[in-house]
Amino acid sequence: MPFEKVNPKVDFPALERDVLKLWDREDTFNKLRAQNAGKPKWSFLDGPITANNPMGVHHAWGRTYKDTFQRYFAMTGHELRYQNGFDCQGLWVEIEVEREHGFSTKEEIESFGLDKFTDECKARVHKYSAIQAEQSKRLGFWMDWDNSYYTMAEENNYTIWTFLKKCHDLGYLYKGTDVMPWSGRAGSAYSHMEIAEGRKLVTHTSVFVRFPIRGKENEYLLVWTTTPWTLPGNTAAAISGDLEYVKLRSKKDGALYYFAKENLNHQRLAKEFKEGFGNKPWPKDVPKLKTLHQIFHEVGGYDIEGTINGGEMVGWTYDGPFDELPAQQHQGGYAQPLDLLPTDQRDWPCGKDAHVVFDPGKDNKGSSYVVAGEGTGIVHSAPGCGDVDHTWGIHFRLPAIAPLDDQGRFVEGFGKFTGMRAADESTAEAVIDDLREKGFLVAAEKYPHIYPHCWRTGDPLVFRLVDEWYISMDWREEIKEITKQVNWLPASMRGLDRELDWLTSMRDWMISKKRFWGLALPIWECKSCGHYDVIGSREELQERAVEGWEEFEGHTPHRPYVDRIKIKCTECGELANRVPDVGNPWLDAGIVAYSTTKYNSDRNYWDQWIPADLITECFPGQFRNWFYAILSMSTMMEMGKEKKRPPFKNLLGHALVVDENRQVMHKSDGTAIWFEEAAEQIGVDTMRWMYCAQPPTTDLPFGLRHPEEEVTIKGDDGMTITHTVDGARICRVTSKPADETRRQVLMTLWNSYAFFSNYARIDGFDPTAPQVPLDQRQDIDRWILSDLQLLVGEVRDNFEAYSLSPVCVAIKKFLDDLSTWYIRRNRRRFWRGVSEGDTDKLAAYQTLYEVLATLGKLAAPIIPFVSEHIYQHLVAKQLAEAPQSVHLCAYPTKDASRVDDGLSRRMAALLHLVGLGRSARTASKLKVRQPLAQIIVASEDENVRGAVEQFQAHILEELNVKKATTQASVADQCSVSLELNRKTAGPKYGKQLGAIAKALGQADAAEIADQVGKGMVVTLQVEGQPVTLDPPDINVTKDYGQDWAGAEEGGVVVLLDKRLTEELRQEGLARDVVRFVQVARKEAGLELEDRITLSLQTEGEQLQEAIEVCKDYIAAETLATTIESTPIPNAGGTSEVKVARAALRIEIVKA
RNA sequence: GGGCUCAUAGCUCAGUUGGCAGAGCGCAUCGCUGAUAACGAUGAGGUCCCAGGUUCAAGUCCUGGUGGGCCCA
Repeated sequence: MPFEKVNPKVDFPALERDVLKLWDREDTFNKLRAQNAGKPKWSFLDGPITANNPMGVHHAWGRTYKDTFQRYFAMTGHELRYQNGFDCQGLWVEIEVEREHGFSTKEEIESFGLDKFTDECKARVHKYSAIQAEQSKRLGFWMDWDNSYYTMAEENNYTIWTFLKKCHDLGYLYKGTDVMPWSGRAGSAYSHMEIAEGRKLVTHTSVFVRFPIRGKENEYLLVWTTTPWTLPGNTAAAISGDLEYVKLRSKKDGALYYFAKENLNHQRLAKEFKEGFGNKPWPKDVPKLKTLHQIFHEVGGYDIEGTINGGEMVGWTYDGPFDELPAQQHQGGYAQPLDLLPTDQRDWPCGKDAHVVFDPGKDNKGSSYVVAGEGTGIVHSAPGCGDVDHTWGIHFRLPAIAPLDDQGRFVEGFGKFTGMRAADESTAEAVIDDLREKGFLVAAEKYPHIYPHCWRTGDPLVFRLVDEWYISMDWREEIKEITKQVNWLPASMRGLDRELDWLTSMRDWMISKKRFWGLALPIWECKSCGHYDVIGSREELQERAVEGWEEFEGHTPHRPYVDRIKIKCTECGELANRVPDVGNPWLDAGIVAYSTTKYNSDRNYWDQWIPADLITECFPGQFRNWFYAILSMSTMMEMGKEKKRPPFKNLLGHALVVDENRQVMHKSDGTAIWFEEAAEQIGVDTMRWMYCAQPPTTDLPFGLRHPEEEVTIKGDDGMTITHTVDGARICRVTSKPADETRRQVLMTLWNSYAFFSNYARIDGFDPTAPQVPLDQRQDIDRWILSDLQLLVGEVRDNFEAYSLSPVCVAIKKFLDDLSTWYIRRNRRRFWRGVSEGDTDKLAAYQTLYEVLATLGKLAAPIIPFVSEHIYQHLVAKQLAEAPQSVHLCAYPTKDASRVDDGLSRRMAALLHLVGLGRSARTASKLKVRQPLAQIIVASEDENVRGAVEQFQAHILEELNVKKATTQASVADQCSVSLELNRKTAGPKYGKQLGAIAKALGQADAAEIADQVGKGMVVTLQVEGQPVTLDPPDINVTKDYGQDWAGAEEGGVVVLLDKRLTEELRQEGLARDVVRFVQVARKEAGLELEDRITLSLQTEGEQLQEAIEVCKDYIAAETLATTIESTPIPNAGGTSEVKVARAALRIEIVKA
C-alpha cells in the first residue's frame, strides 16, 4: 500500500475528530484494557471533579496529566482501573438549583418539597457529569465512562458512615457550640477551610461608642467596632494590661473618655489610603479616616487629664448600650433556654449584669489579644457574635447573647431589631440611630476593609452561635505519619512541609452543615436525654430502626427519606431522631480511597489497588481541602492496624491556568475559556503539549478569550458549531503559547512526517524490505538512531519520576535535531532517482522510518491524536501484523547496544563547529550560497578533529566549502590577547589574584599563548615574586587577518578562507540562479518530479558567463531538460529577479 | 502580628561547592530553504530591589531594610 500523500497544511482539530471516530469504530480503548488485563497493576486514584458546570481549559491541565500518565503506564504493560470521579453533593449544587427556581431562603426550599429538591440536585449532577464526560472524551481522556464514581453514591455515603462511626468509637466525634461564620442566605455555617476563599474589599459603617462607667460621673469607655449589629449582644469590654490609656476630657460636654494613648494620633489605615489593599485601590467615595485627635478637636477640642495603665481598669463595670432589651436580661445569656446550656453555665449572669472590663491576656503565640491598632484599645466583646469573643466568654464566664436565626435575622428579644438582617447596611443605620438618640454615639464613619463573604452567594458573612458537629484533631500526629509516607511532587513545591504545617495548626474539623443536599450525618440524637448514637452502615441502620424503614427503603441515604427513620435511645429508651445536618462535602471526596475501591464490600480488591501509585490535582487550596480530607480520613480508616497504609504513594501537584496576562480568568466577565472553544480553535494535542511542557510550579498563561468576537466552528460533514454544550456562545480564543507550540512541535513533527511520506510514496518505499545492517549505514544514520535510544531512556526515566516537563524538552530537542539536521543533511539521498540495489537510499528510508515510528510511540501519551494519525499511515496500514493503534503498542525500550557515545559526541562537535562556520560567514557577510575555497578547524579536542574527518562531506556541503582541514592550533595565524581564568587560579593564589591579572595584561601575549598552547607552565613576575600559572589558568583569545573569517568558542576555532577565485564566484552566481528557478517552479505549481524546459535571459555578462559554465549543474538541480537563452512561447511561469545586480528573466514550462 | 517564599534583560524565568551575568519569547538585521506559515546566525537590551558585612572574588553566603506572593492568627 502506498504511503499517504501528506498536505503540509494540516487542520489539527479535524484530524483529532477523525481519530476519535477511529477509536470509536475500532473500540480501541476496550482492546487496550483487554490486552492489559492481568498484568501488573498501576493504580491511579482520580480526585472527583465538581459536576456542577461544564469544563473550562483550567480543568484540562490536570485531566491531561491524568490521561497522559495512564496512557504511558498502559503502554508499559500495566492493568489500570480508569475510574473517573464526579463530586456531587454540597451547597454548590443547591445554590444552582435555587437559582433556577428563584429561591432565596431555606423556607422556600422546604415548602417546595425536600424530596423534589434533592431529586433536582441529583438531576443537575447527572446533567453536568454527562457534559463533562463528553468534553473529556474530546480531550482524549480515556476513562471507563460507564463506571465513573459519584460521591452521592450509596457506597460512598455508607463508607463515610463507617468512617464517622470509627471516629465516634475512638471518642473524636463531638457536638459543640461555636460562633461560626454564617451565611444568612445559604443558611449555613462555614468551616474555616472555606472562609479564606470569599474575602472581599467592602465599605462598612464603623462607629465610636461610649459606655458610661458605673460609679463614675460622666466618665466613659470609648470603644470602636465595624459591626454595629453586634452591639446589642455586648457583654464585656476587653483591654490590655500592656497598654497605657489616656483620660481625655472633651470640651463639648465635659465628658471624660478612656482609650489607648497610642490611638490619639494614630493614622488609621494610612498605608491602605496611599497604596490600597493588596492589588485593590482605596474606594473612591471613602474619605481619608480621621484620627481621634481630629474627631474630638472638630467638636470643640479636648484636654488630656493624665494616663492610666490598662491593668488598673480591670474590674470596672459599665452600662451597656442596649441593656433595656429583654435579651440582655436573660440569665446565662440568650437565646438558648437555660436547661439546654451546659450545667456549668446555668448560673452565669445575664448580659447586663456581666458588663465588666477584663484583660483577655495573650494568645498562644505570646502576643496580646488586645492591641491599640485601628480602634481604641478597648474592645467591645460579644461572645454570641464573635469567634474570639466566644472563647473569652467561656474562659471569663461571660454569657453569650446570640441574636441571629439561621437566616441571619435578629430573633425575638431584640426590640425593634427583631426581624432585621444583620448583614444589611440598614440594620447598622438603625443601630446607629438608636445609639445617637440614647447618647452613646461619639462618631460614625465609612470604613473600608477586607471582609469575609459567602463564596457561593456573595453575601457578607455574619457570626452566629450555633451547635455543630466536630471531629477532634487530637490524632493529628497519626495523620502526619501517613502524610510523610507520601512522595510530594514537584519537590520544589515543598508540599510535604505545607501539608504538615496545615496539620499542625488546623483546628477541629467542623463536619456539619445545616443544609439539604449532601451526606446525611448518621447521628441519631435523643431529645429527652441528649444521648446520641452513630450508625456505621445501612445494615446497622436497618437493625436499629424502629420507625420509618418502610418509607426509607428503596431510597439513597439522603434527605428527606433518611430523616424518617427513628431508633431507640440506648440510654433512656425514647425515640431518637437523626440530626438534620448534612455533611461537609470534603468528607465525600475524602473517603474515595476506601469507597471506590470497595473497602467494605470486597477487601481483596481494595488490597490490590490501595495505596494508589498516583494522584494529581491543582495545588492551590487542596492542602486544606482534598489532600487534607483524604489523608486524615484514610488515617482514621487505618487506625488500629499494625501497619498503616497511605492512600497513595505519589502526589503530583500543578499550578493554575491563567490568561495570557497572568490574570485569573472569570466566568462572570467572559474571560474564562470554555473547553470546546479552545479544543476546536487551538487543537487538543497542542493544548495537551502545553500542559505537559509547563513546569508544574508555574501558572500557565494559556491565552485570551475575546467575548466580543463570536465565531462559528466548521465541524465535520458541513456541520457548524456556534455554542458550547451548555449553550454559551463560542467566542474567539487566541493563544501565543499555543501558536508557538503548534509551530515548534506539532508542525515540525508533521513536516518531518510529510517529508518522509511524500518521498516514500514517490519511491514506493517498502517498510517490510530486509533491514540494511547498521554497519552498512552512514554514520549520520547510526547517529540519529543512537540519539533515539538515548531519548527513549531519558523519556522513560522522567515518566517514571512523574516529571513531564523534561519529557517534552527532550522530545522537542530531538525533533529539532531530526528536522534541522538529519533530514536537512540527507535530503539528497531521498531526492535522487531510484536504482537497483541502492542500499544507501534504502538505509536512509529505513532510518527515518524507524525514527518517526518510534517518536510517535514516545509522544503518544502526550499527543495521542497526531501520534495515532502518523502511526496509522506509517505502520498500521503498512504492516499487517502490527497493533491496530499506537496506543496498543508496547512503549519503546532503550537498546543500549545501539548507543554510540563517541559518535554522539563527534556529531555534537560537528553541529557546534558548523554553527561556528555559519557565524564566521555571517560576521564577514559571506552568504552560504557563495562557495569558499577552504575551512580550517583547529581544536585540541579529538572529537572535533575526528568529526571533521568523519563528516567531511557534511561540512563541505553545509558550509559550502571545497576543502576542510584540521590543525591542533592556529597560533601562527593570529594575534592573541590573554585573560586570567579566575575560576581555576582563584583557589590557588587567593589575594594575589588582582596583581596576577595585572601582570598578565602587561606580559608578552604571543609568547605566553605559545607556551599555553604547548601545555607549558607559565611563570610571571608579580610584585617582584615569581608566580607560576598552569595552562588552564589562562584564557587565550585570538584575532585573524583580513583573508580569514574566524569564529571561536569552547576551544574550537573555525577559519574560513575569504579569498574568491573567478570559478568560485561563478558557482555562487549559479547557485543563486538555481534558487530563483526553484522558487519559480514552486510558484508555477509543479510537482516535485516534473521535468521542465527552462529559459534564462540576462544582459549581465558575468551572469551569462556563469550560467554558461554551470549549465549542467543548473539543469540537474532544477530538473531542466534544456536551458534556453531566448523566450519560450506560452511559458508556464515567468519571473523577473536580480542576481548580483544583474536583471534575470526566468521562464519555465513543463517538459 | 507571626511563619514561609520570591525580587536577575521589554516579558517569563534559569543561574550548580562563591570564580568573565544566561535561556526562551518579543524586537532589529542578515541568511538558508523544492518537507517546513518552519529554520539558522547576529545584534540591541542589565544598578542581578536597597544598604551594610564576610571574601582575593558575592547574583550566589550573613545582617538589616523595601516591595510582592502564599500560609497562619
